[in-house]
Amino acid sequence: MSDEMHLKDALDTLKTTGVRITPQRHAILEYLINSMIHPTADDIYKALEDKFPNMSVATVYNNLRVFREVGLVKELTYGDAASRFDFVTNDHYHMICECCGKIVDFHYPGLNEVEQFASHVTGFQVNSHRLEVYGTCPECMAGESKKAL
Amino acid sequence: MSDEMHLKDALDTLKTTGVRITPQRHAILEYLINSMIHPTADDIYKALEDKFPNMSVATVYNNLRVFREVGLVKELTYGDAASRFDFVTNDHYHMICECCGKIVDFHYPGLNEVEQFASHVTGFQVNSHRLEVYGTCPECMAGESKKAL
DNA sequence: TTATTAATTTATAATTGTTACAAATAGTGT
DNA sequence: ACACTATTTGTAACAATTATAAATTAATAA
Repeated sequence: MSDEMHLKDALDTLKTTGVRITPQRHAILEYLINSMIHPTADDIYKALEDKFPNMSVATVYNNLRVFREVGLVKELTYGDAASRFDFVTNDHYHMICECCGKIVDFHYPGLNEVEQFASHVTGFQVNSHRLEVYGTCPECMAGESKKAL
Repeated sequence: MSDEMHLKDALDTLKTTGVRITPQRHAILEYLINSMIHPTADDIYKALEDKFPNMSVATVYNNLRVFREVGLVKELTYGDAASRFDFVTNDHYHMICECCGKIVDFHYPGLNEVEQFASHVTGFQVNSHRLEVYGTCPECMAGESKKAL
């Protein structure tokens, strides 16, 4: 699906859930959809400060919360490091470089069995799960080997 | 394996890695091993303030970092909420209640295939992975149903 | 045991991501 | 155009964590 389609769908979702479409929201969504870097709130703030010199950081946070509540955006939390935000398209997991922080998406079929298993074992009602794989990206591995010389 | 054994092993690990065993470190480790609640740094700080009225919060954080670096402890990070610390015994995953925050351990065999798969697909060198399942615990479900009446 | 030395603790200040708040602004329906 | 409510903005507050420097202490060897 194209980015324009995603944006259109997202705006439709907002409309049907009764969330006003402001220029700031439009821009934040657009940036999120086009961005491949899983940006932080601050990334977004900085990226849009040319277009919206007066926009407040609070606006970015507010709207990311709204988008999350409506289900358009997922928040990836990392301790006291800044959260990263991911426009929800299809289900995927994240491969994270421990060296440079890069996040790469990958698809992996059917981990629903884990949810079922966990539910059975713990007695919880299961809603969702989160899987992340940590390692070193090819670029950083190259860098490391250079350092070793 | 018994808790006393875990503590002994942990102290041995510290000794062999050249980390000094201070009373504070001993107490923090002991508390971590006995605790079932995956405590925050503040939980630990509060739990030990009777025994160590002068201990600083920084000490707790410092030592949790040391333990993490030596591999005795895992840090579970959750956005701007406080990190929780988990004494490393055998591998397990966490089932987290979105209602009350309770964390329950469960075992699930072989997710190494995911690591292999991710490595193959992304080209990363894989070190580890993190899986968490989110839902509602039985107690909260009971509470919710009561509320609904 | 004691003296030495480097690691550790402590107290406090600073930092950072995020949220709360109140006032100003801008859409929306009448 | 008017009134009403959602939204934005700017700022202050907050909480978890870390940095810093001075005081203390554990491990080691004489």
